[in-house]
Amino acid sequence: MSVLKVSRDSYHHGNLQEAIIQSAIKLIRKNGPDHLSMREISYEVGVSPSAAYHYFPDKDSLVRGIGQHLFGELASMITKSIEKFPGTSARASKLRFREIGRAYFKWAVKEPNLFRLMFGGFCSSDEQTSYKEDASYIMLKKALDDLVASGAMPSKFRPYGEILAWSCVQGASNLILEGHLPKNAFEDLLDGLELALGVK
Amino acid sequence: MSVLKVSRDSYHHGNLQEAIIQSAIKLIRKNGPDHLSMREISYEVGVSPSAAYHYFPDKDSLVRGIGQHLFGELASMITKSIEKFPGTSARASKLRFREIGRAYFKWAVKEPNLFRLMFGGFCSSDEQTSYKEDASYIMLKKALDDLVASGAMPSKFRPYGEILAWSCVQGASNLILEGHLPKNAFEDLLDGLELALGVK
DNA sequence: TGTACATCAGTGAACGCGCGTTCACTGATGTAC
DNA sequence: TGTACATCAGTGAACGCGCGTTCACTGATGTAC
Repeated sequence: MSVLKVSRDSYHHGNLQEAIIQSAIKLIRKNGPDHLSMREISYEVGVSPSAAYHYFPDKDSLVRGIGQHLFGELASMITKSIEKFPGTSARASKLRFREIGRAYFKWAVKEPNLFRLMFGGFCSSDEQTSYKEDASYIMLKKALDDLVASGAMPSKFRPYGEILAWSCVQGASNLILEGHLPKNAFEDLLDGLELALGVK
Repeated sequence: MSVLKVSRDSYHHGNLQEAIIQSAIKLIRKNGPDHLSMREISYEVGVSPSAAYHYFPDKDSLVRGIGQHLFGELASMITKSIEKFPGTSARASKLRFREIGRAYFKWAVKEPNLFRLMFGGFCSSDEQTSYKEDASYIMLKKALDDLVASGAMPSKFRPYGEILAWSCVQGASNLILEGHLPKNAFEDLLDGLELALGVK
């Protein structure tokens, strides 16, 4: 029996793989994506330093796995945030569109270190998986389709919708997070984006 | 006399502070902003590991110094790139505006690791210095003023010019760099931005 | 012009540390008979 | 129902490493007289 942080009632952990991922996320949240260490994870979970290697061949693949996991979390957070505005009206479409941006930014502000992991070059994007299959991207696409369908946005802007919206929101989140722009700039950005895209 | 990488003809180096910064930049370029080490810098410069501490109190302040240095480099790169399009015509204004975005992106692609250092949370932005005093920001502002003055952009978009343009370009650069968007998406982004801002 | 001396730049050995990963192992589990 | 045994999960000691930083030091420099 270990005297470490998390005690176990059996020799076998039960769900060590998941526990490692959760602990890793917790530590990244606290210490930043650099400064993650296999040893600290093991200690947190209450397991020997070598135990993790039954589930992950090395540190890099663990980090990559966490990256994927976090993209899923971000997507489900966005999903939840737009459920508040159902319907096909122009007004609902517009609210959903704006809410996607807000949810993205909220995530960044709430979890700066996780955001840095996802977009800071720590987990190189899987070559196989295209961004087009990413759940968040699909939601953005749908929101833009809805804007046009409901008459809330002129269709001439539609082809540039994804790249413009995603880039803007990503860039502003990043710049604000790192202190290059003030926090209140984000709503300005959304105002500007909607004005420029003719969303009304 | 040292047998290290860079030999010296005198006990005193002459310009060690600058040499340390240059070497650090070289190493960040090669290994990424995490993985920078004081010892490797010293070795590269051909100096003992402790020598650097005559110029920088610790590693963090060196990194912060490099951050500032790089923002200067980016700004001067942008300056140089827009010198090719002088004049007050709408056409020249538009070309300058677009060129600023291109230069920014080119920098990101050419120096991914330096870009990551600057915008990845490694050097927290100086609280004292406002983004409004940043040379790149001032150039962007000027470019937007010129767009309006030359009639190339409707003035109603002017208030959102900086935040929209900077966020877009930053976000797209970041996303492309980390493999979340394809490289050719950048020109699409600029097309979309200009279309949305009514730049013609 | 020559010398003493203060100042400064760089040395090199050492500190204590935490890291990723390997490896032979042992304790627990479940299945076949 | 009971036992032998294969399988699997986690151990713990060890590997070799590079790191940031300190500190008493020494070599070079330049200035005052």
